[in-house]
Amino acid sequence: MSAKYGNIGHVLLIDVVRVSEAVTRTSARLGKVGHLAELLGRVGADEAEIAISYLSGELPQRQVGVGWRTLQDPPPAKLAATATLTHVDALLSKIKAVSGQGSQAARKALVTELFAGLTSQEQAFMLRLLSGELRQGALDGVMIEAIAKASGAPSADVRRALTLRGWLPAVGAAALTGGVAALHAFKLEVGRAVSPMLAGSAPNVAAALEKAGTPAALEWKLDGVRVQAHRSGDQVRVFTRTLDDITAQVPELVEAVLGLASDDLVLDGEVIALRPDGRPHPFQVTASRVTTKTGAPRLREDTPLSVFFFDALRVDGADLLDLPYAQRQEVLAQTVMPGLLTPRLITGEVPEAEQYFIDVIKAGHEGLVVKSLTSPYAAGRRGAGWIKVKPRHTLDLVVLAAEWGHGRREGKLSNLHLGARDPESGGFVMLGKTFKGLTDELLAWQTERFLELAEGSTDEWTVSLRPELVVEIAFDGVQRSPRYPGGMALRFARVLRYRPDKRAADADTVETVRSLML
DNA sequence: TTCCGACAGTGGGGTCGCAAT
DNA sequence: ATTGCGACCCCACTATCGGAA
Repeated sequence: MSAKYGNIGHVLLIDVVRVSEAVTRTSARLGKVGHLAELLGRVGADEAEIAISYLSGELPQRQVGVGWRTLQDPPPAKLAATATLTHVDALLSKIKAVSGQGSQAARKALVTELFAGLTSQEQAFMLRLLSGELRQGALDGVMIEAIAKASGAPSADVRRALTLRGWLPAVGAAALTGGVAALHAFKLEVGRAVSPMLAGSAPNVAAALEKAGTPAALEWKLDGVRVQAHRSGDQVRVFTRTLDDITAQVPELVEAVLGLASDDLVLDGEVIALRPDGRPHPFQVTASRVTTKTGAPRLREDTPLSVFFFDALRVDGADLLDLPYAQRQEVLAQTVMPGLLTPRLITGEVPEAEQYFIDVIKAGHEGLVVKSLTSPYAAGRRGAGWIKVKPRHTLDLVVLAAEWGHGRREGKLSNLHLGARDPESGGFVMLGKTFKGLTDELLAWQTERFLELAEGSTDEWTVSLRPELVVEIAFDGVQRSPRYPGGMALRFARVLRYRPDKRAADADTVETVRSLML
């Protein structure tokens, strides 16, 4: 199919841009799939990866070191759209190479060169693509269907290949040239990251058990960083959830894996910094350890990382992804010493499960992941076999300001600035922002109400309000903040409901918030 | 015909590395 | 030394579509 035209570089960027615009205009998913599949049916082999990549909102280069700031004031646009897909891709590779060597001036010059060769229509597309905000209503999920349609392969086969390969453009290009047979050729490869299985969520343990089916496994949810560890012989590589390589930052994990008897492994788990008493450090401490590259020795002494595995995808050359959870666990338990296993309990009894939840929270951890004993390791799809449960805190806070929204929230005041009451000063202390939990109806209501309370603008996007409106906020915890004046910020704040029955004087105080930060 | 699973969008706080100031 | 940008850790929630029931 790809060799239909037998030439190279015949697809123009403008072709891709036009399809993207058609996808944006079409609300029906099947319609979007149709537009995408039509283009995929006429791209050359060398262009398939680029087209699939762009039309699912990412770059083949992953990141090129160019963001919104570098993209301000682009050069004048061309009138004729002549840029080919392969030309644009080559320029982006050059930009990435230069970014790796320093010199922002050289990078800026190349970005200018790229944009000077584009029409304003193409510039607008590239701007959104490079800033990661394509917003055409199609990402991997829709693209999988489009690849299936264009190649004639079942979408389940495309999805399966994506799980094993971890990168959709490569999978799509293979499907377009080699069809189903090419998709079946993708195998789990030690040293190359697999798309990790993700968890859905439930409000409580009972609901999670109902979703997962009973009995189910209740695993501790540790507040660390997800890791996928590969070992082939004495070579170990470690990947994050987004498949970035962090091998160099986690020597403890590398040593732990090298200490295992099997030398052909792919394991799934979590790294976390624990205190000497075994309780977890705040998430920031683990995150800092995992992203710090230099000065590792001292850091390692001060804040060692622990690893806890919870799944085995491959052991001793055997691929385990299709086995039910219970069988993968058996293999894992035989492969890894007990100290490296994520603590868990198997039960179908709600009261026992609820007590276990209370215990894990008491131990300082984040919650539980409830897992079906029968589900295979299915990447990408959230909510199938794994369900996370976390406790929820709430506070009544005062809305101090609001920011104008973007996209479908344009023209609506969307993002709330939240404050706790400070009895000492008689004022309010900002604890963070949230835009989550708002229905369209609530969004419309609050925009109207906020404009009544407006008392000026601090900047172009922000409207400051008379501090009168009380809103009930749910959040996961209070963390130390270098940004906000009170030194505290809410983690994962979201709106539950407005409290018209309460006045600002009834809102929760900074002291209450501080008592939650332990 | 109704229900519900999967997806995309809309942004949140914190941290590091790096280049420029 | 500090600042700003880019990238990436962690992420919750609602609206919508379309297949399942």
